[in-house]
Amino acid sequence: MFNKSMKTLLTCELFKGMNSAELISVLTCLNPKVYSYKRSELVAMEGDQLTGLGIVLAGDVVITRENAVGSRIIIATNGPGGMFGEIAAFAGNYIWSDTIIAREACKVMFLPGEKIVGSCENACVSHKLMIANILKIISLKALMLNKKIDYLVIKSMRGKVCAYLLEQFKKQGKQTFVMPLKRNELADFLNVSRPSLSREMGKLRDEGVIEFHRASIKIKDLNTLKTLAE
Amino acid sequence: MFNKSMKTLLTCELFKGMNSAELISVLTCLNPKVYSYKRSELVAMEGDQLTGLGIVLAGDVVITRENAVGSRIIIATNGPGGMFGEIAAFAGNYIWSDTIIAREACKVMFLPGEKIVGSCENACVSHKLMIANILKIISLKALMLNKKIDYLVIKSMRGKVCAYLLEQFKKQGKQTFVMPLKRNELADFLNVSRPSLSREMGKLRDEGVIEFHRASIKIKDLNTLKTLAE
DNA sequence: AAAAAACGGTAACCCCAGTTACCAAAAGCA
DNA sequence: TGCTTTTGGTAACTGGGGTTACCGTTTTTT
Repeated sequence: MFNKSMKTLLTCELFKGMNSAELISVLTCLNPKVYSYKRSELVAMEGDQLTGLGIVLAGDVVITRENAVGSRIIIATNGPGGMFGEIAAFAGNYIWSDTIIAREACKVMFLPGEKIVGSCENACVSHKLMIANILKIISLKALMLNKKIDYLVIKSMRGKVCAYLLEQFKKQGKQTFVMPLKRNELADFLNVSRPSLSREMGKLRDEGVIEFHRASIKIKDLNTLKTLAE
Repeated sequence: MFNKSMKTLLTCELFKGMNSAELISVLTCLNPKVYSYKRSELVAMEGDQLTGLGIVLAGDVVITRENAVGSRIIIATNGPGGMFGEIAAFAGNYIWSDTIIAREACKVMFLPGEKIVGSCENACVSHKLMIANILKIISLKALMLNKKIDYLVIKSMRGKVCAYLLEQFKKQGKQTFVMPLKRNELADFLNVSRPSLSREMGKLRDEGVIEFHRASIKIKDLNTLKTLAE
C-alpha cells in the first residue's frame, strides 16, 4: 500500500528524474501529510488558508471555482499523480484560489509550500532538480489555463460542445470513447447549463454528427465536427 | 534615448534586483534585438514561430487571441516594462500563443528564449537571479490568467461591467477615472459585443450607478456597484 | 484645413440558451 | 433486494444579449 503511493509519486511531475531513494530522502525532508476523503467530500475551500501543495495519491478530484451567485465552473480534474494548489504554493500566495472536491474516495498528500521553494540542507541535489521541475510545472499550468480560456471564449453552445468532443477524440485517439465527465460536470466545465448542453447534443445526434448513450460517445461525422468546432 | 530604455528595463520583473552594470552585462550576453512598430502594426502572430521573450520599451501593446470565426478577445495590455511571450519562451514551446498588436507607436526588445533559460558563463551571478525572477513571473502570469477566467465565467453583461469597473476603481483608487480601454477593446476584453456593452452602461447610467462620457467614468453609487458585481 | 477613418451611442429585431419542471434510467446504499 | 439518490433526456417559456444599421462626434492622416 505504501509502495503503491510511492509508485504514484514517482510519476508526479514534481519528482520527475528522481529514483526511489532520492524521493524518500526528499519526502522525509518535506514532512508530508496524507489525508483520505470520501466521495463528494471537500478537500479544500476557495479563500481558505493554503494547506500546501496537493498531490493526488489515489482517486479523482475536481478543481472548481464558484462566484457569489452560486454558478460554479470546473477548471480541471486530477487523477493519481496530479497536483493542485501549485500556483498558490509556489507564488507564495497562501490562500486556495480554487475549491477542491473528491469525485470519489481518494487519498491526497500535502506538502507545505514554504519548504518546497525554500532551501534545504538534507536533499540539496534533489532540491535543485525540484526547482527545475517546478518551473516546468508552472509553465504547463499556465498553458493549461490558456487553453481553458480558449474554451470559455467560444460563444455558441455548439462550438463549445464540438471543440470539447474534438479534443477528447484527439486525446483518446478513437472515434468511440467514454467521456471522463458526467453531463453536469461537462456543463460546468464549459460554463453552460446542463439542459442546454443536452439539447445541443441531441441536435448533433439528430443531424447525424454524433451518437451517444450516457457517457459513451461515437463520432459519426468527424469532418462536420471539425467544421463546427470553428 | 538609450538611457531611457535602460531605465525601463530596470523596472522589468525579469531584471529585478539588478543594477545598471549587471543589467548591461546580462544584456550583452543575451543578444537582444530591438524593433519599432507603428500604431496598429502586428508585433507577433498567434501560431507563428516565437521571436523570443518580448519586453515593451515604449508605447503600448495589446495581447489578443482570436478564433476561426473572427471573434477576438483581449487578454491584457502591456505598457513600458511589460512582457509578453513569457510562457512560450520559458516553457520551451516555441510558438506564439497570442497575437500581439501595437496600440500606438512603440518599441519592443526581444530576447531569444533558449538563452534565458539555458546556462551562461559570463553573467552567472545575475543569471541565477533571473531564474528566481522567472519563477515569480510565471507564477504571476498564472494568477493573472486565473483572474481572467474569473471574468469570463461571469454570465451576465451587468456582472461583467460592474466587476470591471470595480477593479478599475480599486486599481486607480478614485471614483472618477479614465478607462484604459476603448469601448470595443473593453467589449473584446469582456468577451461581449460592443453595442450590448454600451446598452448596459447606458442602463447603469439611467439608474444613477455611474456617469460617463467617452473614456472618463464616475462611479456615483459604489455600494450598488459592489452588489451588482456579485 | 479638409478628408477619411475610427469611435461610440442608440434602436429594432430576433434567436440562442437559461430556467423550470417532469420523468425514466442508472447507480448507491442499507 | 428494495429504497433513495443521482444522472440525464426532454419540453415550454422567456429574456438577455448578439446582430445590424445609422448617425453624430472625435481623432488621424495627408
